Amino acid sequence: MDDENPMEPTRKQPELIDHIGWDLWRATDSWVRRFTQAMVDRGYFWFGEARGGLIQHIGPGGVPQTALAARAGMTKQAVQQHLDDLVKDSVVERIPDPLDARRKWVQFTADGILAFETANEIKRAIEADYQRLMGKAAFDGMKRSLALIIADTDRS
Amino acid sequence: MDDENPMEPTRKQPELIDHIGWDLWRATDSWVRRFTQAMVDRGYFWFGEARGGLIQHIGPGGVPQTALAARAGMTKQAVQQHLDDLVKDSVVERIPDPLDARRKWVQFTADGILAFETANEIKRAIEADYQRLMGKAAFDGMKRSLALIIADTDRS
DNA sequence: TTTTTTAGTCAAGTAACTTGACGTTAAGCT
DNA sequence: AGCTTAACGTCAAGTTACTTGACTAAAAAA
Repeated sequence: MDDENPMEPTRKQPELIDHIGWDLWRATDSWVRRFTQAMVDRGYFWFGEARGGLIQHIGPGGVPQTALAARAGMTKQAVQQHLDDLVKDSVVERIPDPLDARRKWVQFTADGILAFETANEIKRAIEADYQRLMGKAAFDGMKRSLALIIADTDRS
Repeated sequence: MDDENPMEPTRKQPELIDHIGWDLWRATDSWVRRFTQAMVDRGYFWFGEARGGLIQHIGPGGVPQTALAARAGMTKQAVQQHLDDLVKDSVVERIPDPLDARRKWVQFTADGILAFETANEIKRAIEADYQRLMGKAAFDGMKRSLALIIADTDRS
C-alpha cells in the first residue's frame, strides 16, 4: 500500500494519536470475531448475524419480549423481527403467559439450548486462552479495570 | 421490570455466564458513547454517525480513498458514500494526485482539523479520567493486556 | 501496443435497525 | 361497575450503513 503523498497537504494535518479507546475497540472486535467465527464453524450460522447477540439476554427462566428489548437496548419491533427469524430456525419459541394474555415468554428450544451451551464453552475457552496469554494476575487486573469503566458509566 | 416467570419453562434453560467478552463489549461501548456524545455536544453532530469513525484513519499526510477503505475495513464504495457526506459538510476534501490522475487524496479542511484536534483532546481527557479511576499502574497493565489480545489476533 | 490491473464512481440491493399506527388486554381511577 | 390510561405484541413503512455488480479512465505490465 503506497501511501506516500507526492505533494504537501494544503494545510498542516493533525496527528493520529494512540488512545485507550482504540485499544478497547480492537480487543473487543478481536473477541467478537473469534467467538462468532467459532460458532459459525460449529454450524450455528445465525450467530454471524445480529440475532446471535440477542440470545445472551435470555435468562434461565426465559424472558418476556419487551423485557428482552430493554435488556438488549433495542426497540421491541427490532427484537420481534430477530425473534421471528430465530423462531423460524427453531432456536427459541414464544410461550403465551397464562396470567397475562398480552405477554409472551421467549425461551430456548432444545436446539437453542445446545447452541447456547456451545457458546458458553467457547466463551470459557477464549477466557482460558487469554489467561494463558497474559497470566492470571494480569487477566484479573484487566477484568477489574474494565469493571471500573463500566461502573463509571452506569453512574451517569 | 417484572420478569418473574409465573410458570416453569418447558425445558431446563441454560445459565447466563459471566465472561470477559461481555466486559470488553460494555467497556468499549461505554468509551464510544462517552466519546461520541462529547463530540456531538461540541457541535460535531456527524460524529454521531458512522462517518465519524472514518476520519481516525486519515493520517497527517492525507490518504488515498482506496487505502482509507482498506484501513477502515470497508469497501471503497462505502467509504465513498461517507466521504461524499463529509465533503458536503466541509470536513474533508478530495485532492487529485498530480502524478496519478486516477488517484485522489483525502485530507482535512480547516474545519476538519479543528474537529479532529477536539477529538484528540477528548480522547486524552477520557484516558486521564481512566487513569484517575483505576490508578496509573492498573491502567498501564490493562493497556498491555489489550495489546496482547490484539497481537494474538493479528497472528492468525 | 495490447492486456491487465487499479482508482474512483454510479446504481441497485440487503441487513439491521428505526418511527408510527394498531388491536388486544390489563391496570388504575372514580 | 364503567371509563380511561398504559402495556404487550404486531404490522407496515422508512432510514442508515453498509454490500455486490457494472462501468470509465488511467496507469502498469506483458
